[in-house]
Parts: sequence; structure tokens; C-alpha cells
Amino acid sequence: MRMSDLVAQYIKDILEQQDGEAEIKRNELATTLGCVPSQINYVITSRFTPEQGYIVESRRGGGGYIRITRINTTRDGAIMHIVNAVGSTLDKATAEIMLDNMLTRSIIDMRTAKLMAAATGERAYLSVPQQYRDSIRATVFKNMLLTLLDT
Amino acid sequence: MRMSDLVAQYIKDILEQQDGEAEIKRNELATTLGCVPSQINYVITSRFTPEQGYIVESRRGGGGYIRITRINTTRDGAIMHIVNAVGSTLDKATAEIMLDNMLTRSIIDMRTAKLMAAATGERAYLSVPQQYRDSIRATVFKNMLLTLLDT
DNA sequence: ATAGTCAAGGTCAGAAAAGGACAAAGGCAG
DNA sequence: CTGCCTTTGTCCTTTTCTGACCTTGACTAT
Repeated sequence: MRMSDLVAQYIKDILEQQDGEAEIKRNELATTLGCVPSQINYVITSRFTPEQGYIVESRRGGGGYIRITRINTTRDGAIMHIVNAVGSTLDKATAEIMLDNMLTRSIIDMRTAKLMAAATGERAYLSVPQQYRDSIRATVFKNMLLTLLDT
Repeated sequence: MRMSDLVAQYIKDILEQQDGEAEIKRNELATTLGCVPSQINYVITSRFTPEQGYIVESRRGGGGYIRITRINTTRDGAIMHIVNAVGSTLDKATAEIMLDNMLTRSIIDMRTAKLMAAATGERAYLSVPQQYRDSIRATVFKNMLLTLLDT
């Protein structure tokens, strides 16, 4: 495996464990993983850029550090917003509008939209009494959206 | 036998052994088979095109590779088979087994599996009486699978 | 306060490691 | 002969890795 992948994985593991924030010491990490210090910089500039959803802060001098923070992408934020906007019931028309909206905003792709439409469409609920349909739809819709976080 | 056929055969053997996925190193393979590296490109562009049912990804630089994946042409058939196998009711355990199976067979990817699991998980149906749950699950499951055809 | 020292991290250029593109030349069936 | 595959070589681009040299910050002795 590439050294750069090793370093990246190491940092991602920390991010995972520590809720999106990793603070490392460049020299220490380089020694631990057996690479030169500047390799750490290389990995950070090539794999933890703002475009890729990370903020990097650092400090030199005694007691210096590098802190990498994963930012909540606008996408995840948008998804959570929608999840929160859906109440305990959701009718098919509203669900469709939301899907359409998410598609337009590129929050989801066409395949996902179709899958979600299939799972929340009226055809899926013919076997249950009307009174339950909109509440099933709401929970299914929200559960699906939640799986889209961090993807 | 032609060199190009040799290379193609070599790749096909790997695809056979490794469940439709072959990852090679261009220079290494060229050395092994005794041809120039660009011959590998020729074979890939002439015999492993999307039209012929393959996806090719590659990466340059240190630790680079070429990965060839065989598109599962029987995927649609497999999906229909599963749709037909699902009756009018479907319990959560069976759904999970099916998803797992499809994942292993690369009929669906992880994201789709998660979406489908979210749409058919017990948590989604807490608001409806037990008696309806397995039949909703069955229709939702089948409807979702059907959207995956031709994608 | 001031200057010196040591502990970090930052920059950047260059070598090395892969794979890609493409044109020229070679072969062979019709 | 002509046209289509094959084969090969040359030059290019991308990605990784390393090392030499630079900058910053904290602390300390004067």
C-alpha cells in the first residue's frame, strides 16, 4: 500500500473516532508511520483540501500541531434540514416535490431519486389502509435520507 | 498465438478467478508476458471496452494500477429472479439476507443496499400494525428493485 | 526589552514511479 | 494492392516521495 494512503487512512481513523476533528503532530506522526515529515504535508494538501470537505489549521514553533476538521458539507446540512422538515406524516405529492427539489440541487442523483420514489410511491402501500400510508411514507423517507449522510 | 490474444486471455483468466475484477500493473504485466507496456493499452482499448461489457479504471503515479471490471450482463436477470422470488410478504430477516446476497454478487452497491435496508427496516414501520408490515416491505422491496433495471 | 536557542511546521524543487496518447511501421486477409 | 488489425517506440501527464532550506513561536538568559 502507498505511504500516502496509509497516512490518509490514519488521519481518517482519528477523524472517525474523534467526531470529525483530528489533531496531530507532524514529526511524531511521521516517525510513527515511518515516513519523512513533508509526506504528511503532501497527504494533507492532496487529500484533505477544502474542496474535499476539510479545514486544516496548524501552528509552528514549540508545541505546534496540525488540526484537521471535517466540515459538514452543505449536502449533509441540506439533507438534515429536509429530514427535520418532514413531520410524522408525508403525502406522496410532497415527497415528490422534495425529491425533485433535491435532484435539482444535486443533493441526490437520478438513481437515488428513483429508488426513493419507488419506496414512497402509492403503489408500494396498496396493501395497507389509507390511514397508515402517510406515516409510513414519512418514516421510510426519513430513514432513507439518513443513510445518505456521509456518502 | 498473437500477443494481443495472450494479453487478453491473461486478463480474462484473472477476471474468471477473481469474480469479475482484475487489477493489474501495466509495466509488470508487460514484463511478465514479454511485450511493451503500450501493448496492454492496445488490448484494453480494443477488447475491454464498455460496449464489450467492461469498465476500466486506472491511476498513474507511484503505486498506479489498471482495474478492469466485467459488467454483469445477467444483472437484470438476477434482479428479476429476486423480484419473482419475493412473495406477497417479506420479513426483515429475509430482506436483509437478500440484500447481503445481492451485495456480494455485485448486483447492487453499498449505497443502494443501505437505502433499501433503510426503506425496509423495522424502524420504518413502527407506526403501522404488525399485520401489515411484511406486506408493505414486500411491495417496497420489489418496487425498488424494479427501478434498478437498466441502470 | 532583546537576542539567542530550540522545537515545530511550511515550501518547493526534483527524482522516481506509473500509466496514457499517438504516430509510424509491420502483417495479413480479400 | 488496399484496408484493417497489431506491434512498437517516443514523448507526455499525473501522482508519489524525499530532502534541503525557510519561517514561526515559545522560552530563557542577559
